Formats: sequence, structure tokens, C-alpha cells
Amino acid sequence: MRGKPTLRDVAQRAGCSITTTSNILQGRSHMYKEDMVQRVLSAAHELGYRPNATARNLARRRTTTIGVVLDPQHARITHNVYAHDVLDGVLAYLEPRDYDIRLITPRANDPAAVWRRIDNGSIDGVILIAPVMGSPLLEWRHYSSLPAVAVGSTLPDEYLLSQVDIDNDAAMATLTEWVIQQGHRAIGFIKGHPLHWSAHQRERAFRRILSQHGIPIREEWILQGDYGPESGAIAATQLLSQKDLPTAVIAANDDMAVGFMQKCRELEIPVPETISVAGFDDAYWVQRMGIQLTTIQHDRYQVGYLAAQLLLHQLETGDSRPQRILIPGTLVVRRTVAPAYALASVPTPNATILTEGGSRQ
Amino acid sequence: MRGKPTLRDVAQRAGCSITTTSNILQGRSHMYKEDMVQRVLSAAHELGYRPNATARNLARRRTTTIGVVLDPQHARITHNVYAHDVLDGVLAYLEPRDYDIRLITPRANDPAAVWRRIDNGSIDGVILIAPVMGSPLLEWRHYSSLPAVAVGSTLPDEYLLSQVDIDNDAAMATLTEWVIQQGHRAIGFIKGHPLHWSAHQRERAFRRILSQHGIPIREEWILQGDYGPESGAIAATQLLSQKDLPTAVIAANDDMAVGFMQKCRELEIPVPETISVAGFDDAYWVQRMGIQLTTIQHDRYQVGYLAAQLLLHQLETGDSRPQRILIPGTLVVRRTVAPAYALASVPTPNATILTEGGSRQ
DNA sequence: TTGAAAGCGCTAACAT
DNA sequence: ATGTTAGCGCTTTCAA
Repeated sequence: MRGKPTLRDVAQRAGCSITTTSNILQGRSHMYKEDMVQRVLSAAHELGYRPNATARNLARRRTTTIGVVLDPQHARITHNVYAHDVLDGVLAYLEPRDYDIRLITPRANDPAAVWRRIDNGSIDGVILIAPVMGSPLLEWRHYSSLPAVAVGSTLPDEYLLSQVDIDNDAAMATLTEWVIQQGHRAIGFIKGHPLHWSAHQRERAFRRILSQHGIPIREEWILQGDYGPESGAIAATQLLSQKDLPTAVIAANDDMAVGFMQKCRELEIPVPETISVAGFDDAYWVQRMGIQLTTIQHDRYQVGYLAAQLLLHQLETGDSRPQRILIPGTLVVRRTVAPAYALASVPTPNATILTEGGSRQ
Repeated sequence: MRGKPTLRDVAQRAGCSITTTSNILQGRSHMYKEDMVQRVLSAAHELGYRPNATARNLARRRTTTIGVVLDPQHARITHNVYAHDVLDGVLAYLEPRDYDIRLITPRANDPAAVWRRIDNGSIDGVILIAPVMGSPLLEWRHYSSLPAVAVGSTLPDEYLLSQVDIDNDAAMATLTEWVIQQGHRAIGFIKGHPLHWSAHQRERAFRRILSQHGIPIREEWILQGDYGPESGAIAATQLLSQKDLPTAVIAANDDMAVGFMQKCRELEIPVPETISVAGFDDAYWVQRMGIQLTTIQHDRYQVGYLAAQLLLHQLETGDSRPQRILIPGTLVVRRTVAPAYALASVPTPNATILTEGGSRQ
């Protein structure tokens, strides 16, 4: 015996067959005599035996490994808070269940390489993190029948992918309702990145709620952003140079809201006195900055956790029909949205509202 | 043929042996007739054949997979910026070289489980991210002879691990020198987390430079922190309640520096007019907050990149003698350290200094 | 230029 | 209660 000890070495030392050794080492010791069990166990221990995962995977035809695919856009995950919040949740669910995680970062220039890495029997299933519109990853069913769950992008049904995401639509609806209840009728909007489904969903919800309240939508107050803080600042410049201004602006995420507010400060336009601002995401760095931004809080960790759970469920049951799980967000009322006029604000009827301090009303 | 096509299926379809098929599919087509090559290639394509990584790994006795181990402390990587900056670098190096990455997050309560996951033949080598003092991971050589590189913790030699880290000592020395050159003689220090080697290295460098300049070390100005922003605030409370105050404080990282400054603002102690503050790390969120913190900038991405490079080098050469790579940091002079008195400041002799705006002097 | 055959280390029917 | 045997899908000598 040279190199790492194998099952054969252990069997030899215990003086029994490989099968016996394998069975006992896998915990099926009930059928064996106590003496045998002990011999095998101590032989394994003495040799420092560790089962070879590769061989086991080959024989079992499964790997207890889940692939996590980051879209090319997110290849550098550093500043993509979203991706690692989700990843944390995935880890939290998978790790205690003895699943391993393989990180897959597609090279932008070679989409086929991704498929080679995904569909090569090295993983049992895959979690796609926030695929964007037009991503080659979404051609999923053309290339692979591996169980998959997409996360962070509520895709159209035709992609035939199970999905877990926050409920962008409902959350933005709640936020917009709240702003309207504060008496605002002149409301602007800063759109998110055009390749993200979430951006469209948030915008759509905003428009719908305005319409439902009979509030006219002023297209000149709806500005294109890209989820980056700078784009919020640019939107501010565009908006604030108009002669007629809204009394409130909703940004499709916190980063843009903060960019917007920074520009406001430069222009000495007080928030929320002159203009109210709301964000979306409850970004950690914004909280940490001490900015009292009214926003939507949601649980990305939970998204990852549930995605992993759903995927394992599909693996176990073999039922891989596409499912969709939406996690509701929570309105967090802080200080950047003020009443448009001195009316008592009416509480929102059908949404959880978290006021700063943590009390629910 | 049912299920996924195997090499045998391709061989059968191409009308040749498995060996031939394998060779051609691996690019060793020079020894075969053009006709044969084409037949194999198109058979593979028609069947949608994808080589099974598990079987290949077993036969080759290597996996082209690198494990990345996050210390229990870092299991939730979300707010551990360090870990994913490094991870990004690791990905950047490994991914184009067709290595896969397996994420390993040890369960706090079961150290043995980690070894089972690491030493089971599923990875060729491993990168340990910022193991802390007392981490079971550091018993490395007791349990495994797998090539390994530790990152983010400059460990004592006896751990027999290759290492890549920023040069905490040199960087803190540069920073301290700078503060002294600004005329400060009364300098406080906020220590980092006591289980992190970096904390001790930074403190030691601070003390050394003070001593070298004949500046007395006032222990009551050296406060315990834990790298968290709150601990910086607490340190501020402790320090600022003393009757005799330093004119400058160096925090072992940015987070604590900001916590310290926030407390200063509460107490209406102007920074840097009354007290200068320096940080370490050049944290992204601090920059984004627009805080003009004088600090040390260093390249964590590079740390990960070089760690991956070193590991692969060891894998290829088989030379796994422990090596240590230290990456220098850069002093970034912003606005939180002011001259202690109206002397022209002398440029630092032997360190790169980056003044805000990017010019080097 | 091609192929046969012996593994890689383990699992799991199927004996005994 | 224990062992025999036939794979898992691929790589790789070695022979032809």
C-alpha cells in the first residue's frame, strides 16, 4: 500500500471483504457482528482512511454538489452585495446537509464553456444568480436538463426555470402607495438597469399604482438609471433642471436614491422638505452611512436559503417542474419621505410597515 | 443508449474504439487519419456528448478543483468584504486556467468534518482564507499533506503553510511615520480583533515606529477594539473622557476609525482640527460615504490572485515548501490627519504616497 | 494509425 | 452475517 489508503487497504487490514468495509464505513453496521465492526472501524482509523469522493460520486452517480453560477456581469462579485447575500443563504442551507458548492463564473467571451462546466456530471443541480436579460445562461433548457433554480430575476415563464426572488412588484406597489398616502401627487421615478427584470418590474408597479390612484404619469419625471449611484446623481441633474418639479421621487434602488440625494445637497435642495426621496433594497452601506432613507427592505439571504431548499427538494423528489417563490419585502419608513401637505397620513391597509426602531404598525 | 451519452456511445457511433475517441476528444488527433477525426468529432457533436468530469477525475487522479475554505468566523461572508475581495482574485486567476472552485465553510461545531471535506480527493489544493488564531484549520499538517496556501493571515512559520498577505507591518509603519511627520507626538491607537494576526502586527508596527522616534508610548491611549465600527466608538468614549488627550489616533482599520469619528462628531470634537484620525484598509463603504479618511490602501484582490498563482505553481512543480508573499500597501493621504502644528510637512522618504486625486509624489 | 485491456476507488445488486 | 462480482465513465499503458 502506497499513497493514500483505499478501501482495499482497510479491508485487508481488517481481514474482511471490501463490501463489508464499505457497508460498515457507511454506517450500515447493524448486519455485522460487533467484532467485525470494531475491526473495520479501527483499521480505518489506524490507516487514517478517508473515502475518495470522486470514486464514490462515480459509483453513486451523484455528487452532492450544487453549482452556483454567477452571471458574467457579476463575475467580480466584490461589489455585488446581492450575490453574496444570496450565496450566504445558499451556504447556510446546503452546508449542514453535506452538500458542497461549486462556484461557476462564466467567461464573458465563451458561453459554451459554461455549459461544459455545468453539464459535465460534476454537480447535481445548479443555482443561477441574477441572470440578466439576454444572458446565454437563460438558454437553459436548450442545453441542459439539470435541475436548476434561478434567483434574483423573476423571469418570464417561457424560460422554464424554477425561481426564487423578492416580490418586486408587490413591494414597489406598497412603497408607491405609501408615498401617495403622504399626500404626494407629483411623483418622479428613477429606473434601474434596463437589462434587469427587477428594474422593469419595479417600474411597472410604480406606474400601475399611480394609474390606480388616477395620478397622471409625467414621462419627463421618469428617468433612466442603471442601479449605480452615479446614475442617480445624473437623474437628479436632469430632473431638477426642469421648471415643474415633482414633490417626491422614488428610485428603483437605494444606491440611485443616495446619488440623487447627494446631488440635491449640492444644489441645496433640502430632502425631504422640498423633495421627498424613497429607495429600494435597504442597502447595508446606506444604513451604515446613517442616511435615514425610506425604502423597501427584503431578505436576500432568505432568497438564497429558499432557492437551495427548493433545489434539493427537486433533486429528492425528481419533480423539477418550474416553481416560483416570491418573498415579500417590508416598507421601512425613515425620514426621507415627508407628507406633501399637513394631512394626517392614513395607515397602509394591506402591508407590513416597519417604522424605524423596529415596531410594526 | 439511455441517459447521457458516454464515450462508448460516441465510439460506437463513430465506429471506432473508445481509446481513439478519448484521444481525439482530448485533442490528440495528430496521430489519426483526418477521416477518423472528423467521424469522432461529429459523432460527439451529434450526440451532444459531454465528458463526465467525475470519471475523468478518477482516472486522472486529479480534479482541477481548488477548495476555498472560509474560517468559521467568516461563514457568513456577506459583510466580510475581505473574503470576497480575495475570492474575486482567486476566481480571476483560476477560472481562465479551467480550475473549478469548491467553497468550503466549516461548521463551527465539527472541525473533523472539515478535514473529511478537504481531504477526500475532491480537490487538488486549498486556499485558506484568513484563519484566525486558534482555528482548527491551522492544525493543517497534522491532518493533511494537500498543497495549501493561507491568505490574509501572516502566520508564524511553525504552521508550515504557504502564505500570501498584505504587508501589515510595513504599511502600518509607513502610516505611523506619516502621522509623526505631521508633527504629532501624542498618538493613540485602537487595536483590532485580538484573534487576528493582522491586529497584532499592526499594533506592533505602531509601537516600533513610536519607539524609533523616541516617542513615549502611553498605554492609556492604546485601546482594545475588534475591527467593528462600534468598537471604534467605544474606544472614542474611553479615550475622550481622559483629561490628557492625544492629538492623533490611528485605528487598526477603517471601520473603527469611522466609529471613532462618529463619536467625535457627537461630542462635537472636530476632526482633524482637534484630533487627527487615520484608518487602515481603505474600505469601499467609507470612500462611498465621502469620508476623506487618511488610510492605507491595499489590494485584496491581488492577494487572492497571487495565492491562486502560488498554489497552482506548487501543484505543477510539486514543490510545496512554505513560501510567503507580502504585498505592500499604499498610504492614501486625505483629510483626517492634519499637521499638529504649522510646520511644512516633509515628504516620506521610502514609501509610495498617493494623495487624493491619484497623483504620486 | 488504431485498439484491447487494465485500472482509478468505490457502490450495490446478488449470491452464499 | 459476509463475500463475489459487475459496473460507474474515463485514461492510459502497451500491443498490434
